[in-house]
Amino acid sequence: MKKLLIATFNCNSVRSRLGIILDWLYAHNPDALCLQETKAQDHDFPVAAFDDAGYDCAFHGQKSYNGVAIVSRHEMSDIGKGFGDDAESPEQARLIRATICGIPVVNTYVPQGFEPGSDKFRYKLEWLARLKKYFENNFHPDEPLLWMGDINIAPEPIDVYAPDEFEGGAGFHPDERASLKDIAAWGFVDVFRALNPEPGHYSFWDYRLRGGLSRNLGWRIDHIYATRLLAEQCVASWIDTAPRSKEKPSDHTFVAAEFRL
DNA sequence: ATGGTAGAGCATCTA
Repeated sequence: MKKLLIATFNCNSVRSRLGIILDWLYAHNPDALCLQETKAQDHDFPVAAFDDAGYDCAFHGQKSYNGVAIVSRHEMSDIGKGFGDDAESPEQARLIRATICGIPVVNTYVPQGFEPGSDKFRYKLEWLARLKKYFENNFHPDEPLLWMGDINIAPEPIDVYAPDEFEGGAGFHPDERASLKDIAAWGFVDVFRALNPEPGHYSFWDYRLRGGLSRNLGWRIDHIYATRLLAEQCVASWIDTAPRSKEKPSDHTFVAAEFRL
């Protein structure tokens, strides 16, 4: 029986959040951590700091925006960046995959979508459709697979602090929820929700809301999905709100899951 | 009250 601890964190700049990330790695010693919104070009990724902490890095960055990375204390193989479906032009750095301890890990930063009716919202829905094809073309739901990251969709009313207020907006629009359900129906289990059915668990609090964190005005938009058989081996999943109390926190926090393989 | 803050990188875009 082998333990596997994995986590995801939208860091909103890997360089600005380096201290918080390294503190978390030392405190929890995860096997791998997926990062989103690294906001660093590849030549600016702080490889040495992660190396000192015992972690290898796989990263897919661009200037100013987006950017995803996986850091792992195990060897990573089959590293892939983007959908590889030659439809993405211009490329936005929102997807990276690597196989860790025999399990493929797909780390995504799903587009935020701005507002329904906008080009950004259409791009988000197209992106989700391409993601489903990506899973269909590259993986099988009967095999172990992890999909995690900033999904930018609240699946259920309990995943938004004010579902009536946000119904129909970006992040809680029926078309997005349908896309997410469609991808999950391919063979994924939302392991945090499976193990924590009660409301009030959030992973993102808007910077712009005064006292948003202390009043728990949040969204659960950072998820960890496992294919069904792997999900049965998930023994715990939790959201760590402690890093939100540190100086200059991200607007998201860490979501973790532990498996017994 | 349709606001507010944060990051990148250097005017403004994205979230």
